[in-house]
Amino acid sequence: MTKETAGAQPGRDFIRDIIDADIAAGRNTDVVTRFPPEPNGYLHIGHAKAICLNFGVAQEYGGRCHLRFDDTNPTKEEQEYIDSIKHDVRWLGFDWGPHLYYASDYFEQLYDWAEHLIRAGKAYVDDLPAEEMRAMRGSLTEPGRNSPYRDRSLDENLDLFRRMRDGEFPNGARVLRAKIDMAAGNINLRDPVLYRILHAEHPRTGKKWCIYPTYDFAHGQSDAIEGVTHSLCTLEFEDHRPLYDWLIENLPAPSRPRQYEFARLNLNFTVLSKRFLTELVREGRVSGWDDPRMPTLAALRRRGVPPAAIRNFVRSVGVARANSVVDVAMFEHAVRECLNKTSQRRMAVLRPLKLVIENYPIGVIEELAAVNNPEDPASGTRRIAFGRELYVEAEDFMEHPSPSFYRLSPAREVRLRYGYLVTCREVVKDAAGEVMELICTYDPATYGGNAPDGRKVRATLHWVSAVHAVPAEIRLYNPLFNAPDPGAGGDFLADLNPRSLEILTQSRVEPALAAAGQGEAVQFERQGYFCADLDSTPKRLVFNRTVGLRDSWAKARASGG
RNA sequence: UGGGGGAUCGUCUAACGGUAGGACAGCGGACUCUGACUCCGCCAGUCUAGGUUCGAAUCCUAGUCCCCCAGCCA
Repeated sequence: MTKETAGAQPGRDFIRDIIDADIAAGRNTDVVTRFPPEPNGYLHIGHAKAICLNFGVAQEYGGRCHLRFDDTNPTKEEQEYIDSIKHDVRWLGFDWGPHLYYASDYFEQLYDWAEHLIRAGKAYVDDLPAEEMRAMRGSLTEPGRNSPYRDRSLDENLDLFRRMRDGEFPNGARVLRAKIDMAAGNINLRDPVLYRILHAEHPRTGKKWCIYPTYDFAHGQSDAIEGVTHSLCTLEFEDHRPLYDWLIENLPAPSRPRQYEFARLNLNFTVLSKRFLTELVREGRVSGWDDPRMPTLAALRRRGVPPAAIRNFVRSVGVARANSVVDVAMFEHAVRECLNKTSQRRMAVLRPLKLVIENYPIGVIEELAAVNNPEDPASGTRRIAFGRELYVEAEDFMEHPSPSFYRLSPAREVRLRYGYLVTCREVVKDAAGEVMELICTYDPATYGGNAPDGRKVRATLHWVSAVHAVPAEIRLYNPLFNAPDPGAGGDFLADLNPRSLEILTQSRVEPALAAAGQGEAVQFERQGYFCADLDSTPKRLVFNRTVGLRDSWAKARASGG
């Protein structure tokens, strides 16, 4: 495990306080948690919070955390999602060991418990069509009314429920409902549906079932079966807790789990709702679930975000019960912090401008030593080729520099990193007045970048040798949305940032980068952190910008400095 | 005149009746062969009004504002 985010001490939050108290009071001897995704989409950074919390807590208390798929709705769930979720949880750095479960593992037991409730007079089969059931549920301010089917005999209920299972009825014809209280202030207690008829093939149980338990009937019971002690979920399930408890208390549950709710993670300039993410994918607004602009774990991985950065970020955000929106800057900070320590430095010129050193001998190539990672001396140095013709970053030159611009400009001397001090002598332009090339001279006495007379230059530029550099495509990502709360205006697609992806095709990179492994993070000096994309091949290099370096110059420039 | 939650610097989060602290962001400076990193400094907060108390973010009372719930979704 990498070093923790500064200032973010591992886990002190109300959840851990509760567990401490439970242990101190002897209510629990061990801690069992679970991460219970529904396999109907890809995991995203918000899930990372739940994953880190559940697995983290289990780890800290020497307990265990189960991965359990909440696969109770076959009309929405797919094997593809099951596979991706397992992959992503593992990638994030967590291990469920042998504890991989599915709510569908418990369908038979759940069915038996449903009959148990019927026999106890606490559940009944209702023939009301969905619309009528809704109408009779009442409203937020008015109580509901009892269904005319509420007082069927036990035998009739049992018979009907069995025939539901046997497939005698079409979808929606009947449901099994808990008999609780149609006048309850908490709408979840107004005879909630426990089972519905769904003639659909399930990714795991195939065609065995045509009735499926609802979330409420499956979740808490699955927890009890698995011996989960602390069932952690998000705030919107708070209202379900009385039902969760009611079911456990009215069933011969093998253990007594407790549900606790925490606030889900929200990020500004980001959407995390499954519906919105699915829509982005289905409508082709992004290239897929792993489009590097997406907040999914698959996308972050492709973009080059290390799992440790996500873990540190989640830790730094904390766990509380108040709704909140975290600034994405905090996430980017965690990414930079992690990458700064671990990534090798390379030179890459995103928008090349040719620089010719007129007094440098033609045909001569020098090998210069470049530090791989100043944060990690053990990473050593590499050799880079220097010659008469180079490329520098176009934005590192200004013909008429503003006062705060201290990079290259006519007659000004700067350092080429690890190379020499060069002075711009002439600006070559095309007919349209575009700067095409810079003619410079170098000071041979400044080999390696140091002047023997001790004179200083303000700027150090990155560069590549024109004959050695290899072409690459570079993809620059900007926020997918340009509104802090996408969709607040009614249509989240209207808030899409048209410049969320910028593709640079003329870039030239240091030859060593041709060997960069996919997903391996590198820092392009003075630019940011990058990694080879999935699309990258030895013949056609493609790099993603994971995140840019902090850039006080860009900031000053933007504010008119 | 339903039920359930929540309000602490711009943002996220600590405090468990005893100096309101940290992180991010912002601003300023030092350092620098990355306008990066690092370091230093500054800015900035207890929703309101009462009450209890030697002492209140914390306890009490009354308000205000925000979030969630009327799927046979999870």
